[in-house]
Amino acid sequence: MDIQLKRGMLDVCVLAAIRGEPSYGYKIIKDMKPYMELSESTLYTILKRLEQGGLMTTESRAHDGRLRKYYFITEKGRARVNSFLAEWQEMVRIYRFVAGEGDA
Amino acid sequence: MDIQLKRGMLDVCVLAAIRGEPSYGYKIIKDMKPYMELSESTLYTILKRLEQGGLMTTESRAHDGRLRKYYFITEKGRARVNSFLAEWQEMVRIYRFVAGEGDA
DNA sequence: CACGATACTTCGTGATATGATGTATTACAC
DNA sequence: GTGTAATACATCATATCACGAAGTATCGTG
Repeated sequence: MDIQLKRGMLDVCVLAAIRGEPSYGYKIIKDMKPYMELSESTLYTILKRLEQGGLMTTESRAHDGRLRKYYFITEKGRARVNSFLAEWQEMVRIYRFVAGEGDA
Repeated sequence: MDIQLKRGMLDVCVLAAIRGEPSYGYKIIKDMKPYMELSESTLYTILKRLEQGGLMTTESRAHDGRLRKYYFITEKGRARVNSFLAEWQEMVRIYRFVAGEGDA
């Protein structure tokens, strides 16, 4: 899918992936795969950005001798998802314009 | 509205604005205003990109002693709009994931 | 004649997605 | 027991792109 189109969805998609229960990088990629493909470098860049912005917190836990970095969504993160859902209505209006359906 | 969210719509929105009849920069901004705000620098950057990509052609016409640069959509431009409309279905699927509506 | 609207252009900047590359462990097949 | 794929995370360089700022020039109106 078109990169530009993806951009606005990436952050909220990652937030949605950890909304139910905390998750970690590798799993997030697999969970999102049916909806959107993204590379590891992309994901970890996003995770860092969201953490720095206070939309997530992290906690490293041992698992099979390896460290897994778990990401937890914050209230700010949930608010971000909600404002996306609100903005989606605007997106639909724009879509209708492009589709030639006018305002209706 | 969120800049990242806008990104994927900008190009096709401009194409949609000249789809019916050829138009020029200043008018495109005014026509798009109800749907999406964009500055002159942004628009002209987009117009140049779309022209260089063969999605539009241009023709300068005199109007009241001033030159107006009219933009015409090409077949490639129309194809770009159509592929956006197809990709929108994917966007809706992602939206539903974020909205917590699952696959349905 | 001053000022706002019309009309287009260029430059610099900051944000960002991604490929390439690297490190380290576990699980499994041969 | 060795190679190979899967798991798991991190960093860097690069290219794309929206946008503010600033500039140029004409027209209409008070």
